[in-house]
Amino acid sequence: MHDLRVFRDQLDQLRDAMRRRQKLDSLTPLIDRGIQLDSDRRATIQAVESLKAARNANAQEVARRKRAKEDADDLIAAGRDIGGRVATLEEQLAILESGIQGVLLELPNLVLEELPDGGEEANRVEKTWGDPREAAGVRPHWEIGETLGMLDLPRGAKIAGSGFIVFRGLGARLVRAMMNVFVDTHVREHGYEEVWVPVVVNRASMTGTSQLPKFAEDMYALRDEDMFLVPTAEVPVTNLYRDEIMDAAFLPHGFVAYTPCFRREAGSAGKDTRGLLRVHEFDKVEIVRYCTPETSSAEHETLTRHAEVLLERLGLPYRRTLLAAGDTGFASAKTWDLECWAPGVGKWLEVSSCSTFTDFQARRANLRYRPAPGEKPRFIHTLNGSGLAFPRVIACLLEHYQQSDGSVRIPEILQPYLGVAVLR
RNA sequence: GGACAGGUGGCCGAGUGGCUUAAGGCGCACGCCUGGAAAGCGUGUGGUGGGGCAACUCACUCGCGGGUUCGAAUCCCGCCCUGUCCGCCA
Repeated sequence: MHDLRVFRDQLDQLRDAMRRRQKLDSLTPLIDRGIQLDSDRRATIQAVESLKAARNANAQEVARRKRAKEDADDLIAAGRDIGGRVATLEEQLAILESGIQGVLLELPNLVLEELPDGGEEANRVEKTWGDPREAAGVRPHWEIGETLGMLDLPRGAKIAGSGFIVFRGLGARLVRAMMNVFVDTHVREHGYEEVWVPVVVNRASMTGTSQLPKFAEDMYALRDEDMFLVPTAEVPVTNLYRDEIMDAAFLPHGFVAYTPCFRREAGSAGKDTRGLLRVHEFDKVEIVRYCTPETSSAEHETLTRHAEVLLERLGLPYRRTLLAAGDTGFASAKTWDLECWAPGVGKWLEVSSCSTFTDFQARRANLRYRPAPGEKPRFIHTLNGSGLAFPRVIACLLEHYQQSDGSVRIPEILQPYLGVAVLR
């Protein structure tokens, strides 16, 4: 969310960012509405507050006269009149304020200077690690997984629906191994605090990280309560300190959480439906960082490296892609996607998305810190990234490490947790 | 799910319609005192929004949202959360 003052002080920046997001045309009416509402709001506040000041003075005088046993009927009548006018203006003000909230909640974040202009086609691969295996002769992961008895997609579809996975035997154990390896690495080597959080959250949390109000159709909602299944641990974890003021010494602070993630994928029917490529429920380890505005750029690189290290330990070839302005998510100011090579399907699969949100989420979730005792609170910056998302990593593991006899080697880092070196 | 008791500033805690612009204490900051410290004394100490270059000033803020009233921390209604007991339950 932007500061309300964006409509007075940062209009050029706002319009330029929306242009780079390729949304200026569709958002111009919204921006114009914001400008008008802001100016109406301030005029109304001035009117209502001067009336309130008069009302307060009047009430004080009534009190004084009553104590002095004097008559105050004329003042009480005057107060009644002021009160009526206040009520009318306050109604108008409430309408203006909720209008402004509506506008602010629907405007995406500014984007950073260095993003390429353009849409998805302008995304820029910044580096590639490892040697992508030739696609020829490699079977897709769903065949490998089924043959090895690790994956049971038909039964997943039966008990929940298409896009829900059943892992079996060493497949199930592999999921558990990844939870441990990923979380342990972030805790022991990267200094994150491990947290275990609810995966059902309230509306305020979903609004704090920007899933609501704009993307309601992407998530699962409970029927009897105003609560939602999280699409990512970003939601509960970023909201941990919602409406709090942190000490400066607390920053920077990293959190790591494993959670299942639930996504309706309403807009992606028919895309990437095979195997583990796009599913409604999946497991993910998420890393979230809180920091000061001064350090967020460096923190973004740090966080992204924390995700990359896991891919390197797993020995999976990957590339880092800087998303163009037009492909960058609603709340993000800058995003690097990490994509892993899956030779069986012949595609680079997004296994992590590492973003800096600048103060956008912090303002929505009211996450602040006090730079020094006695100073005014400031909004923090928030960042997050997958570290990592399981199903696509499993797909890449199965395809990349597939051997000619149909068995699959297991990277050394997973072996102690999994108990075997080869799946056969 | 039911019954009862609660929710006041960084913390404790008073306050049942107007001498409360939230008493008092603790903590914290600064000053006085001191050779230095402690104690003591004094002053200050939240957040949001509006106006103003600023000093400053106005409004709002006693869990949240409505209502009654000239005036609400205080009265009424709804909700949320916490505690205790009961019921149910992995």
